[in-house]
Amino acid sequence: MNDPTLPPEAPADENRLIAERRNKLEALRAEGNAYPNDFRPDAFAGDLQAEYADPEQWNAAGLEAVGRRVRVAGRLMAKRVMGKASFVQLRDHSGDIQLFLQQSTLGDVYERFKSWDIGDIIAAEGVLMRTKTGELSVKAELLRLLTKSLRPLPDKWHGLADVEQRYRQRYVDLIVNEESRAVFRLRSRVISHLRHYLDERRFLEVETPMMHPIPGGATARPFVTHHNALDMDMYLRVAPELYLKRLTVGGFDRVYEINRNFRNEGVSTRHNPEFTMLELYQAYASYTEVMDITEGMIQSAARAVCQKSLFNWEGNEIDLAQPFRRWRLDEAVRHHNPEISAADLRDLAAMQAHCRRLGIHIKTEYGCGRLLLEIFERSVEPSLIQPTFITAYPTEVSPLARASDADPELTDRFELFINGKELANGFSELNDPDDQEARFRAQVAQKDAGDAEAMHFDADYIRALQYGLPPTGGLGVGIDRLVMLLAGVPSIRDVLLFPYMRPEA
RNA sequence: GGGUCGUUAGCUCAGUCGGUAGAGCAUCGGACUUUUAAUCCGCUGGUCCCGAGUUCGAAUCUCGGACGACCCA
Repeated sequence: MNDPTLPPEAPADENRLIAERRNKLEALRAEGNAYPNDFRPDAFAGDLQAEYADPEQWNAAGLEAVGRRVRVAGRLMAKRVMGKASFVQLRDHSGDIQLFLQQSTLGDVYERFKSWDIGDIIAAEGVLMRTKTGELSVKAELLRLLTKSLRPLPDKWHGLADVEQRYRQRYVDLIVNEESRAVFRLRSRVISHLRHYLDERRFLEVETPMMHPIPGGATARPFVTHHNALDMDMYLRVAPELYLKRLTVGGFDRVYEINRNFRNEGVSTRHNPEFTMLELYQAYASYTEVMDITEGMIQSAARAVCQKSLFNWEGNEIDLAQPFRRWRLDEAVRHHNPEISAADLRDLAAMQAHCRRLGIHIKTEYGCGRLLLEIFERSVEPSLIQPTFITAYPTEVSPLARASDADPELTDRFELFINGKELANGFSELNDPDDQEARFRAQVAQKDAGDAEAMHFDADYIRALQYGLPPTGGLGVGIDRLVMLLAGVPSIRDVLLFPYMRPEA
């Protein structure tokens, strides 16, 4: 049987440009090893640019005096042949540096270089110099082609602008678009900083299963997969929550995990089927302290990674330095909907009427809590531009959160909103096994009534709670959205190296 | 799921009223030993996203489809 992913015998996109490069590659193969792996650089472009940045100290004479000899390797990004001398822009992971090539120094190699193409991976060894126009350069005495590039790169001036190609062929986007490289370096530093922040506070990083026999930890529709040897369906996790709390039962009082969750839902500028979540659990803490951790962690990441506290996101100026506002859900809803009275909040018929008036599609099984949340999402959420913790979520929509001591209809829970987007969710964990069992049963009833997002009953999780989960506060932070904020980009696809895309036609 | 817009050379983009498919960069050939979007001269390069229809004739008009972007649910 033919594998449909195999390319056709003669690739359809073999145009003249590629054919020319193939001919050059065949010539290289005929001469010997066309793909050598014996060159070792001892310097990086960006480091050299930083070290020799001072044009006064490191003028032409200063550089000549020290005679710094370097070995560099990278991608040939620009080629300016002036006859018997040439300038080449070399790019490695740290930045760019220019090579100065002379026929008088390189001889035959110089002639061969003239046939090399932009995009080729090359190496050079030579002494640092400064050109007449002040550009730091490597005066090459050795020059090698390490990897032939068969495909032409996009326009050097415009780069790759087509968003579809930037997402599908991220490797090309990264080669030519510095802004794109910058976003993913930022992402890496943010995640690294979050780890550092939590490690310093004695949190233990753990890894829990991503394939679950029973999906749990969030109200979301899971992906289903199948284990052949065991002949059983498994679910890609929608959240690590229940496993992390099992670890807290086991005595790991402060744990966190940063990894992928999978939710079988729509795709949008804010949603990708797989996304990165930070979840943490701290024993002997409540949701108020978790809010403090959330605020401190985000502010710390902004300061440490971006060295600023004001962020422009989709035209809004977000101030992360100010204390994050804390606002009860019912108060926020009534502030934006003054016609809803305090008494209405517990009056099903009144809440249903308010929803209908607002054009919200509701189901008959929704209680007052769910209806309140629907009104919030419609009328309040988009207006929460500056960082705001919304608190006191209804128990009906919070099946894993501890009920409030003052009101069992509400939970000790919060969500963080910035620029109208949910960035974090946290609560005092429900550690009463009997209450949790009742909540699971209510979820199963919803599932049986047709709610694909409702939770399953997890008997082992109940058993774990029966051993005793210490009073605990928990948190989930959407890392992709946090990076969107810190990078100031409008789409989650801009912070995912390989966002979900439909297969190419 | 609905609406709007987009898809033309490797890349970035023009293409008028339906009448032989265009530019810049890249490529290819030539000149050039301090350029940096190098410059100058010359030559190439097309499944106009796919399919059907209307027409003497379609990149262009109509219908269907694919993929993408944005907005809405």
